[in-house]
Amino acid sequence: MVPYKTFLIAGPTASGKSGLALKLAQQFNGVIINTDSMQVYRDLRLLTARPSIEDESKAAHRLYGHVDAAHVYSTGAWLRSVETSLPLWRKEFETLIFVGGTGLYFNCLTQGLSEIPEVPVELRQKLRQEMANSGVEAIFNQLKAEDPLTAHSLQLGDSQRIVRALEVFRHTGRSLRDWQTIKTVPLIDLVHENTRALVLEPDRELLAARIENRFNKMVEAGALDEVKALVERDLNTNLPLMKAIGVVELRAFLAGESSLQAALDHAVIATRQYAKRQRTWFRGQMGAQWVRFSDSAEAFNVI
RNA sequence: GCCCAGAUAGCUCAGUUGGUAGAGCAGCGGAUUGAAAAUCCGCGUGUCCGUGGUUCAAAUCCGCGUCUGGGCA
Repeated sequence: MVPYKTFLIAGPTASGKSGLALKLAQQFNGVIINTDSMQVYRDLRLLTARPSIEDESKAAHRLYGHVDAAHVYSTGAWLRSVETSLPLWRKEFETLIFVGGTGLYFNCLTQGLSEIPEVPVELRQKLRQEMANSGVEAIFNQLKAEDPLTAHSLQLGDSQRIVRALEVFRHTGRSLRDWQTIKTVPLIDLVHENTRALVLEPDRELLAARIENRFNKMVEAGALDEVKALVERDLNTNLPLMKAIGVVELRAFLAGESSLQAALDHAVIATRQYAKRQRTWFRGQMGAQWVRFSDSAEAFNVI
């Protein structure tokens, strides 16, 4: 068995990625690099299914829980962190293991990202405030006038992409689509002989059962306390971590607005829907270099 | 045992004066370039409980039966 230099492990939530990553890390002297947009945050270890302290002690883990919930992290920030640390990791470890469920992060890792100048926070906030006040359509109309190219490719309801496009145009004077034609050089070469990319895709029903089971365990283990502590910080509800699955649902229960059973049911449904979106991404965005496995044990044996 | 109310999509329910049915949720498919666990776009998946009748035509009206609530005994 040849020790590969780089593993990429993608898969829907609750598919057993972290366990597989840990086994690989232990076997190949590897470092596990978080490729999940929610596990970067410090505050909700249980609810975001971050590796436990015990698991973290078994192998090196990077980019987990290093961001405070009050911050808005981003794809670009993640990619820059990887870029900065990569030489060091390569010196220190024999194997890199990227693992997570955020398809976009894998895409920019293996295909590059456009180097768009960072938009000042003031401008970002100003436009978002404006959208909150006067509605998406008003913002969309401005985008149509200033950057018709990008506006043409967006739907009226897609508020998030609409403000993003407008802020980029306002800040740089160039169309977002224009920027996106140029990409950085990918940090990881998928076709390299020492790279192994795989997607875990368990049977749908099986995954649904695992999701339900895992969420119940999260709550038994103290997810309610995590959410309570987070809610008490009284942060802006638009922050990314405040939108993590389970926060809204458990918060409703804590506030006496729903029963525990209803909160659990809704959170499990939301998780299932998320897993579906992930499957769609992996199906449509990840090409032939990605090998698919229905379970982690099978994947480990083949590797 | 009698009386009343129900029975329509996976679930909760709409359904006009009779013209073979539609909402929400769930589900399914898709998009995805600095908030991506986000943000969007698309798609009804049906022995209308069964059976007999009235009618050109029944989810709808009538009879009988079955089941489920509720009430009275």
